[in-house]
Amino acid sequence: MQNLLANLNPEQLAAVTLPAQSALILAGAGSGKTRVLTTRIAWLIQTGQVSPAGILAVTFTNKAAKEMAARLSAMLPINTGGMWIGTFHGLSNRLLRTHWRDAGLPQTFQILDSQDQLSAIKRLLKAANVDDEKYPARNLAYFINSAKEQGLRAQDVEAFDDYNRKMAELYALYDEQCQREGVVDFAELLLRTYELLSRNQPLREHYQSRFRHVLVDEFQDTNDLQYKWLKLLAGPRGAVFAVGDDDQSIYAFRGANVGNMAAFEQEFCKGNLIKLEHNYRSHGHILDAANTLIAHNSKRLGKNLHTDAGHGEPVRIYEASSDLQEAQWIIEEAKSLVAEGAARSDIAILYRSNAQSRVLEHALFSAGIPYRVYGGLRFFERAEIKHAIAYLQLMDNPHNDSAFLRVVNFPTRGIGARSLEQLQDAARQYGISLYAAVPYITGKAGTSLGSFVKLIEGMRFETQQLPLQEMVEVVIDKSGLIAHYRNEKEGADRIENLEQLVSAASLFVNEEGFGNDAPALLGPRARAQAGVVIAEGVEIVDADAPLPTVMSPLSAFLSHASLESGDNQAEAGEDAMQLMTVHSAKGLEFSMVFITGLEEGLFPHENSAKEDGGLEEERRLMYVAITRAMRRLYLSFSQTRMLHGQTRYNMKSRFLDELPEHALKWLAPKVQHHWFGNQRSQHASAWDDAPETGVNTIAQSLVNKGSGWRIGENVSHAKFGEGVIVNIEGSGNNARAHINFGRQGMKLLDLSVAKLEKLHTA
DNA sequence: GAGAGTGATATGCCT
DNA sequence: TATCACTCTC
Repeated sequence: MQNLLANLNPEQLAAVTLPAQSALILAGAGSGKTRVLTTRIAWLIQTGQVSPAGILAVTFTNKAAKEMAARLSAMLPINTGGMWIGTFHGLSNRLLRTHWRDAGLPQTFQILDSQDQLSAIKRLLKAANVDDEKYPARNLAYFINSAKEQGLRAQDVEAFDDYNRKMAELYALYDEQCQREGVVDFAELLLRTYELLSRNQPLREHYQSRFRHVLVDEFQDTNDLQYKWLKLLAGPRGAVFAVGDDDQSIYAFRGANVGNMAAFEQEFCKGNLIKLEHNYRSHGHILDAANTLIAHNSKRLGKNLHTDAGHGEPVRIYEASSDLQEAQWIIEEAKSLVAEGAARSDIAILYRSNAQSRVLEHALFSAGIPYRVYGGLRFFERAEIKHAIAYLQLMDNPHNDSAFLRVVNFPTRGIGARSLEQLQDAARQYGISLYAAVPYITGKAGTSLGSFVKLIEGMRFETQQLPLQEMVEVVIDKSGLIAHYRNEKEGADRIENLEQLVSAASLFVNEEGFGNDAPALLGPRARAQAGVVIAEGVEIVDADAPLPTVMSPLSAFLSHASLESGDNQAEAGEDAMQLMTVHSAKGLEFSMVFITGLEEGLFPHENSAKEDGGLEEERRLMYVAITRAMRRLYLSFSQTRMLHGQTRYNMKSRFLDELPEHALKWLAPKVQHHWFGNQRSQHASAWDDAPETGVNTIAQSLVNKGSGWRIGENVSHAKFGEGVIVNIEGSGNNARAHINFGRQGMKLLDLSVAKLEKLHTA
């Protein structure tokens, strides 16, 4: 116990040892949030207030869930394997697997990831003869998911116009299709669980009385449905311990509702709020920058980070002439950091959008500096893996039409569009799955479809008694996938991945405890062993049972494949610089951080202007970026940037103006301004040199037809504020300029009329 | 059924 | 600009 609570600061201690009631913990960046969360669980268990079975701990990512479990087992001599620590989706899956019958699902229901969902929707639109120009699959997917995330079924959606009525209609059709095929999408996992527990009183009361303590991580990222889900599982007596940071809410665009924090405080824990404001990560100047920046947001719960670490180094700001030059500068700077002894992996380069990584990667590659880019395709999203998984899905649940269509003719076996059309007609006519419709097809098409079915049945029969990894082995071979890729030019990597799938299966079996002797299908005896609880005369199989007793290893592995998309391909081992978007940097920390592209339109991103509260979200994003840095922070922006094949002239980000001057250091040498996008090599001049009158003179006489202005020039306008000249058309008295005024937008001004002033940056 | 050609489209991305 | 999904052609 002493051990557990040692070294906690007073606020952390207070949070960890709160009495059993709901509380909101406002945990700033780097304030020891995960530590508080895990220590709280350990403390509750160790003091005997609750048994491990009475804990429900919810996270957003598998990574966070794993880390929590790992830290907990390091603190207490308990097996966290059976504990309810997981993601919203993982825990929902666990409940639905146990109570599949009550939830109205087939026992072998399968999970669609977003890719699968989209293709299911495309298929639906085609089958329903819907104009996919008018109702694009993406929009429908968005419509369905946001409805589900608000807890709304198709019939609950309020449709004010024809468009929305149609969308709701398609939503209903989509749900029917999913039900028919025995598949659920991500949002459905939560909604089904929510509906199951709302409808089923004994079940609800069972879990509510069981989960005395519900702990939630990253609470600011919860959406409406997740909030309701938590409320339902905690019940009237459960204590909800919600940890979050409203200043780090950066996922509103995908449904997260920061408002949940305020709502939670109102509803659950009036006044029971603890702020963790001591930051153990960053030096003072970096924190000052973060605090001052975020103070510009209006809707905050209020929080100010402080540190004992001293001011440290100032935040360095660099102005580049072009994106290429920005990258070059970063490389030079990083090189000298490494020369001074920094590990490359301690250096992160952050950017707002993925498109920016290209220039950086190119420069790093040319310079021969090892780097690692986060994001991109992950293991279970790769086509060859998806194919192998589809075969396995068909063996587990043949009515999964998505899986059927994915592999019925891959590798090719002469089943073309015409055969499939016949098959789809038959399936529609009888209201059955494609797989089940195969016997209705005659002729040549019937023969080839028939042998596909035989292939699946054969594989199922052959692997019935085999452990999972051997099952996978048989499937990738018998399906013809390996042979197919062997004949392909770039098939070697894919074969390697397929082999890795076998290893993944074997790892999964070992980690999740699916022994080789686990029953492939459950008999009544296994169900009985799963732990039977009687509540109000109703028999309840508690989802306590370890997964091996409620699921076949194959079903479990397929869930795992959908819920955990796997790692990105990262070449481990080598000491490499870290490149990633600001979003994916959340939760990470680095000694040295470069935040690049701090320009109006990029960061804050121009699209955010259209969104309600978009600018504040961008600012929180910037706040997240800044607070990643421990010791040294660089901010850079560029006068020109190639984006989508066009040169853009951006103004420096307003966020730079929102930082405290005292914590900043503008880096010399300053670069000269270009004109007409010429890549005129910047030549160094001292930061406080005389203004660039020379440049203007040249520009005037040579290139801008005497208007006195040049492209790329920074100007100021009485009404529109600061801007940058993007283009000049006409000449002399007729000259007009397109000027990008950042937040005021693009204006076309008559140069002989508009009262513009020349402006020299910074 | 593979490859070329076309056109649209381009924040952020976990489950 | 470059990528991707999709259609067209042999």
